[in-house]
Amino acid sequence: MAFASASACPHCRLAELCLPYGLHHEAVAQLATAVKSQRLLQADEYVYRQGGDGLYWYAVKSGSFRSFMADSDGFEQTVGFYLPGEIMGLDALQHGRFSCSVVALETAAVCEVPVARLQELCTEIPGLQMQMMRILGKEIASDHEQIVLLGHRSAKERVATFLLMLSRRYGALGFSGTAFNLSMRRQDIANFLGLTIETVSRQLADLNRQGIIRIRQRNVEISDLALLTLIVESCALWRSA
Amino acid sequence: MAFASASACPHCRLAELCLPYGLHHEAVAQLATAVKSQRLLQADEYVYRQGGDGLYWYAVKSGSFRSFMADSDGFEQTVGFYLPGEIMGLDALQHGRFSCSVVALETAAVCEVPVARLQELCTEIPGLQMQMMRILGKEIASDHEQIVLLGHRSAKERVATFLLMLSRRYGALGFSGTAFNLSMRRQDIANFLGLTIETVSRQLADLNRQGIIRIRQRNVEISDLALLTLIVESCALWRSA
DNA sequence: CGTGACTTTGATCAACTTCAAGCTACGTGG
DNA sequence: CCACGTAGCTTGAAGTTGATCAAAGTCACG
Repeated sequence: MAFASASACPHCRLAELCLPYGLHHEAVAQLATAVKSQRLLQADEYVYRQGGDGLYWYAVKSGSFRSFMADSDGFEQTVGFYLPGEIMGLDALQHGRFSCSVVALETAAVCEVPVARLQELCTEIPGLQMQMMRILGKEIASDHEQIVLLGHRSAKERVATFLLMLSRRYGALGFSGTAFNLSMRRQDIANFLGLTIETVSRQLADLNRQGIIRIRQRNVEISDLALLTLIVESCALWRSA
Repeated sequence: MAFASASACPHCRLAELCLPYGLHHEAVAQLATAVKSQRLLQADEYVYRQGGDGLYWYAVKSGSFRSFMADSDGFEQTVGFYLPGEIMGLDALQHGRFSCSVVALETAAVCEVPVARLQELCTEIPGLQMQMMRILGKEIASDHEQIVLLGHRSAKERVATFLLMLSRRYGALGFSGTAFNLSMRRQDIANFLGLTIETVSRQLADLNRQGIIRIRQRNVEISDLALLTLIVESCALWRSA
């Protein structure tokens, strides 16, 4: 009966995209009892820090986030962005300490779920274990995509892929897949894609000039989704003309 | 009593590095019953193929492997290498289909474990679930490292990091961390590091010339581990002179 | 000894970075 | 309300790194 607020899992509009996906009604209610609390965050506020105890998973309730690793010389690499319904904190599973830091890109909210409690619940809720594995599998799959992107793609392909990735994810959330606002700075995008801000800016300007997208500051509109997809798939044809 | 061969988990010299790590003696015996079979592979033989049913996890018993993804235009990206004690097949957890292919780099052997059976055993073997999560966490952590590598590092740093990574992993297996044979071709290394074979070859030649390593074909000897580590940590100082 | 796969080395070239300057949006205080 | 300051973004020119192209060298194996 605890946490029977309108925002708890059974009534959460993100349930089908989040941890409860595929679980029975009662199971979802049971899962909801594990959610310790919700937490509101301002832009630039940390959800957790690299090296901290990985005791919780964090489900994105609203807003968006950036995860990044700092290496020995203090240089940061953005590892991923998180949108509502996605789970953060999986990177602590190996040793119990977060290997990334995560900050909010805008005003946002997360649901904190103790990992230990989730693991206990696995024995009680059929399908939960499967679901946790699926979430981990999704993280692995998206990391692999990122590796392919960074390994072999030109600047133009990287930027196009980035826009398509956001388009797909916003679409899955029920938002427009062709018009949205970027919650991250150019610096974050560049860093994520292994490029410099200047290169990102130029590639976006090119796509704009070609009429494939319309971009003004952080506002993006994809005018020709098919063409954008083509850029990703057939590299050589689209060298900046 | 099934599979009570000398190579089954309780007697396997890799147990402490593999799935059984941290489990009680009886638990290991129980786990061993889940191992469907061992499979021997020749060089270039596939363990599994991208798109195939992800019904098994594969523990590397001996030899080494390369996993790679082919994208829409048929281009391959090497995602990782696997050494004894490591688990392959985790990339199928999301949708039940492998997102990578894995081939043996040399004569090798794997233990096949049905994922479904593993999940059942989680309720019976305390700690197994935790261990599976830890293995997934390790995969995520290593993918993140790879993302950092591909995102920001110069050719020299990438090659140095690659050598150090192998050194660490061979060391953990009880082999020499300073002298080993590369089981992969230059092409595989280059592809993994997001470089060309020529660049890899030149960087290795440079390191050789500087006396930091001694390399002849696939035989590597790391003469100055500290210096190699320094290259990775303080990039700018070591531009090829 | 010869063939083919793999690797090394050299010369040239292009993509992306770096450096530098100007622009836009936005918030704050006079 | 506007001027000013700052953070973020764009654009241009020059510089480097690593890619590409080309050729020769090495090794394994029949």
